[in-house]
Amino acid sequence: MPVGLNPDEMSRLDSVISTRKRVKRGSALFNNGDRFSSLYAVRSGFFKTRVTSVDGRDQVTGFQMTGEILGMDGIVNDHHSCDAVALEDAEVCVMPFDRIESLSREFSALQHHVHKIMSREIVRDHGVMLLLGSMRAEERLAAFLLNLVQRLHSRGFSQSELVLRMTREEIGSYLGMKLETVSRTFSKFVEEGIIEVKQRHVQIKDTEALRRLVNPPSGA
Amino acid sequence: MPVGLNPDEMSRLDSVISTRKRVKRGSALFNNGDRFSSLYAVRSGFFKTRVTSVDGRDQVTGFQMTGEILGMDGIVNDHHSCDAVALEDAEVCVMPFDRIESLSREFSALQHHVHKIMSREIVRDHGVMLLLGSMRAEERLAAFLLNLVQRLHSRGFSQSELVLRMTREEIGSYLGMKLETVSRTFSKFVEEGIIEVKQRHVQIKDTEALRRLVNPPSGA
DNA sequence: AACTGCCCTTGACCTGGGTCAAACAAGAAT
DNA sequence: ATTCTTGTTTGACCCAGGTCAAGGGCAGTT
Repeated sequence: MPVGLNPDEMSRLDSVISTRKRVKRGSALFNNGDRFSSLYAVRSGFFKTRVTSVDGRDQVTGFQMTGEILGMDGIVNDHHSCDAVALEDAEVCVMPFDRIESLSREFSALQHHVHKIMSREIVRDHGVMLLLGSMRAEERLAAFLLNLVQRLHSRGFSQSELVLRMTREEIGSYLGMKLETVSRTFSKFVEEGIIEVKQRHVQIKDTEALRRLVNPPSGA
Repeated sequence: MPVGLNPDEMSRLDSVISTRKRVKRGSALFNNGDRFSSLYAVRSGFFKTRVTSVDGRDQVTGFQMTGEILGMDGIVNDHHSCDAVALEDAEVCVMPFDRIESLSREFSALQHHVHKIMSREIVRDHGVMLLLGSMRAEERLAAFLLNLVQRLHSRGFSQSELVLRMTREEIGSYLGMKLETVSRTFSKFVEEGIIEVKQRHVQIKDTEALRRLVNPPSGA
């Protein structure tokens, strides 16, 4: 949490977010319908969030890694409206929301930080809508890979290598395509020499090619 | 703004949101890249918001009517990341965001209200992702009509009649389909006696049929 | 080593919705 | 009235990606 707080403010913030929670691979941090009480900051591990329609279809709405915030969906109705499931053993900071609110009434830097985090989520969601509404399968997968590797890189990992923590089906759900199409599209990228895939290990050989796929150079 | 404020708090809030702005049909309240300074509450009229990819494709991310809030995308980077365009002559309340922040440091009810509004937008966006990622054309359009008519109804309009303020193309952009498909799907609904369409005037004859389309009763 | 379960890949086929094109309707401007 | 412009409908055709099905690879268990 890179906020501009002085040491005293910092320590008071620390006391709010002191409790931790471990979540085992495959289990949920919270589920749709659970009472909302806290936001969660991912300390380690990897999550997916997922919404489910009345008739049981579900849609992965995001993948969250270290430093990202979960739970903002719960504020509006005092209940969560999605599931947050750990894709590998994970640990989160529990941040009771009423304490966040009272503290951000005192520290405007924290207040603004909270607003930014929520705004960032809104902007991210709009980007996903653009992806789902107007891109084709190859473009979606290329955008997905670039996004993942960029977020990993900013956390000190490689720019060109990544290990997928999710299945083809989960990728497909996020990108609005079937797992077979995800698999085929991976294979196509491999044939074209853009990436190498060995199970969930992906090596990006030609980042520029991926970028061109996402943003066709001229018309097309 | 239905917040639990006392009269004094109410009048101070009023002073923050006293300035109004008129936006003519077809022109933008703000554009992608514009400096962010305020949120806007729609007082009258109808807006669409739209994001644009680097290569010029765009995606309608929402339609906003009276009482709804625009501009939250701008908080995170101090610049707007989408366009907000009036679909008919409109008027908005300008709410300078720094004043909202300082006032919500004083009034926790206002603070919580702001958080709810942003959370609601996040939840709405997740619903759109579900729609774009997992529904078919008929289901999308049915869900769209039900959503619109429900929002209009809660503002005192009919439950069964509505006037579309947007073109088929804009509906298509929002729903991730082409305008021809929107048109064909409308025609199909008409043939099936579910709605009547005359230009942009839509009369819903069988709400239940629309509901069944969105939530297939059993497996299908 | 054999078994089990899950995930992934690939092939063959099919279809929903995209594309292209033509005609039409309704305002708005002259 | 007539012409322009913008939006809408409908038809004919096609293809990206869905569906169904078969087989293969790993990891964990016994």
